[in-house]
Amino acid sequence: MNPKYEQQMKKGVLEMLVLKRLESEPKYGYQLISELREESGGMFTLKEGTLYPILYRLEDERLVESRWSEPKGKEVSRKYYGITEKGNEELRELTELWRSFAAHVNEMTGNNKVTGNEEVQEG
Amino acid sequence: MNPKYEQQMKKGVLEMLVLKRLESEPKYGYQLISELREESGGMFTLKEGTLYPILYRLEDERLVESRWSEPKGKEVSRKYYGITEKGNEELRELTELWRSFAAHVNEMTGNNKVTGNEEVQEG
DNA sequence: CTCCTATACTTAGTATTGCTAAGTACATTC
DNA sequence: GAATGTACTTAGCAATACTAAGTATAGGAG
Repeated sequence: MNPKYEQQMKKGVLEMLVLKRLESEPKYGYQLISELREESGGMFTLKEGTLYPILYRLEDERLVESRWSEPKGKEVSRKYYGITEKGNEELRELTELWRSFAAHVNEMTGNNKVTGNEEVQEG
Repeated sequence: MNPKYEQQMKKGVLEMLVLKRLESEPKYGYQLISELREESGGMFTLKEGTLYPILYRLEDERLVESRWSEPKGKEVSRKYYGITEKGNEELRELTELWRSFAAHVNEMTGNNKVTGNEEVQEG
């Protein structure tokens, strides 16, 4: 199948996933790329050209704030992104939107029980 | 919240939903718009300018086939779209892709077990 | 020192796609 | 015949994942 569909499905959820990853603590770009790749089993393997524009958009909307690290010794300087209060709020709303959206789509694709504890008749 | 996110989330799933609606029988454009709106509780309220380009793309990919109705009496002529064998196959693959995708996103948003019996701390 | 690799960030440009807005055509209603 | 409702078409816009190239620094190989 066309990888096109998977690419398109990602639209609108990557920002939510990035915000979610920043919920616990500030992180830098490459770190986010690694974590998203590992935790998704490879499904969310973002290139820099995908992630950084997302971070810039989030920053423009004041959902995250960035600061450059002061490199200790010969460390490379890194730009850490931390979620703001507004970002936390947006994350909650985005998560709700996603759940509602996914529930509707599941229902309309015949996948109508998504509560997670039913036995699903496959095929 | 920005309606932008909802718009973006739709990308990549509308084609699946349209194919799904054609699984049972051929339908025409306006009919699909009505059904999608009704069955989604309004979430998928497509304008013609959204639906028809989708149908044309599906037709280009040989996932659906269209034929003009022969209007009986003074009926308006309608263009009926029917799913092809290739379309059925694509629908199965798309549905699987969606389930896998949604499962990953749910897991990564901490929505991994929604058994429905947890107590949720509301903000 | 130069060359290569790895890390880390930036940015210009492309393709896809949902949407807006306008248009055509026909039938019915007023 | 003007307005309304149905049905389809299309030009153009906006948003965004991706490609591809670039900058900069550090460390190692030669």
